[in-house]
Amino acid sequence: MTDQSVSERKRCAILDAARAVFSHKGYSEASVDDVAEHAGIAKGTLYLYFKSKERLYLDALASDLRAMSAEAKQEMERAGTLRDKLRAFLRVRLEYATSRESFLRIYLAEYGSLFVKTAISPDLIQLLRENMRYVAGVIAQAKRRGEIRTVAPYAVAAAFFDISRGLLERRLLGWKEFRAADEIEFAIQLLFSGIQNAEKGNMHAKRSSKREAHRAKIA
Amino acid sequence: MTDQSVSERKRCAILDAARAVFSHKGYSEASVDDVAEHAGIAKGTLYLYFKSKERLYLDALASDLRAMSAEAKQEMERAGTLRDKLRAFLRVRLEYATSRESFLRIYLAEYGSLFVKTAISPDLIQLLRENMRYVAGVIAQAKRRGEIRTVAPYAVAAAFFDISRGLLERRLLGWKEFRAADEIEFAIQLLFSGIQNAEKGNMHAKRSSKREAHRAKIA
DNA sequence: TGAGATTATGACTGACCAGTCAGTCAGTGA
DNA sequence: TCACTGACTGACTGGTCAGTCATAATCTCA
Repeated sequence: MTDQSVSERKRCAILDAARAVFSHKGYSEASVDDVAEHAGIAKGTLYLYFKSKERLYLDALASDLRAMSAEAKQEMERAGTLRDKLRAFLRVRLEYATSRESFLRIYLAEYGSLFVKTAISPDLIQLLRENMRYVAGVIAQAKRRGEIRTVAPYAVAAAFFDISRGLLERRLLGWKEFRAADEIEFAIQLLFSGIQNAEKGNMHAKRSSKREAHRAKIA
Repeated sequence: MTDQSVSERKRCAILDAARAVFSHKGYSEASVDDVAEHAGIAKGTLYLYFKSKERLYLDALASDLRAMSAEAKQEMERAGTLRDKLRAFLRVRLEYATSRESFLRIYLAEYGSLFVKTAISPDLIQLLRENMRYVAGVIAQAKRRGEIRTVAPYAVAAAFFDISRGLLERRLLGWKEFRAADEIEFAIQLLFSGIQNAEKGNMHAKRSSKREAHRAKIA
């Protein structure tokens, strides 16, 4: 094995340690000493591989995030229908919740901190936007094929991302017994069919709905 | 005005300053000196009103969160149909995104940090669970009335929360021009009717969907 | 084997910050 | 005018931690 791969391997080991520590304490509460100790090296050594704590953090996050996005995209391209594509997306992400739990915890926390930080990794936002655009594109295609009714692809993609993230969160919080396959099927079913009772119309509700919709408009 | 209300007013002023500062820097990056300076008082004075930085933070978060939850619940009770109740829920929350933006930023960040912290405010989790339970109850009622098709109320409530949070996030990030009323209507429409093209069935996709569903089951 | 190169170490420094407390001062009542 | 009160102040302390660097250990190859 070449020097390159030895040092690359060590780098990855440090990144793994970083993910483990950051996912337990969060960025601010975790110290570089913690990470070094967890990796079984001295702090000075860590600084041979990463120029700062922030860089270490961002690399730990970005490498897995890129891998997950790429895998989800690949699996979606392999699938035929929109249903299957979206199912594949959810499946890949939920698999990561098992195989790379630490990474996902950091990812979810970082997502939240988007709202209270001015300087967040531009890469991260960029990647999120790209993912969103890709899914929106997939939805737009399905719409053109007549597979789904006419809806705004970008808005649907956004809602789908929201639900997807919710699944990950509930999986990680363990709020209840979590059967991944069932959750995926339910989410897909909900997204495609909604909750409305198709047999019994809700005509009697038309009036008050209009009123509430108007209130929403004023807001 | 009584002494009580003077000191209560000052307390509120400090909480406002705390929300402003925490929403810009996050909990860890913000210092108590920042908050005191923003409130126009000395640090020592702040400690007359709050026993610690953490207490200040949690109070700043909890008071608004309780108010928002209560208002949403009240508006939902006022509404008649499930559609109107859910609309009201989204409307109240989006109004908060305008009137109490700082609070919402902190709330979203805190939500994210659930995944990397062991010790989070038990109050917060409790409140989130209660909200979820309430909405799930509302959905269960609608199901009993035959207003919606048979579906798992808790899972629907979870998905609805996810979408609701997504709306808030997109509103705060300003990723695009955001017309609250339109976004609300779209979300409701999506939740009730889904995206499936009711006219053209998707029978041709049945086979491969089964296969992907199976793959998801294995995961 | 040994000299030079590479990798690793951990004590140290300077900056930061939560929380304290001795002292200040505005207001009040006599 | 003066004594008293308690809200308020901000310098200070003890502790933490990111990042550095002089030194040591290990490796490589002639």
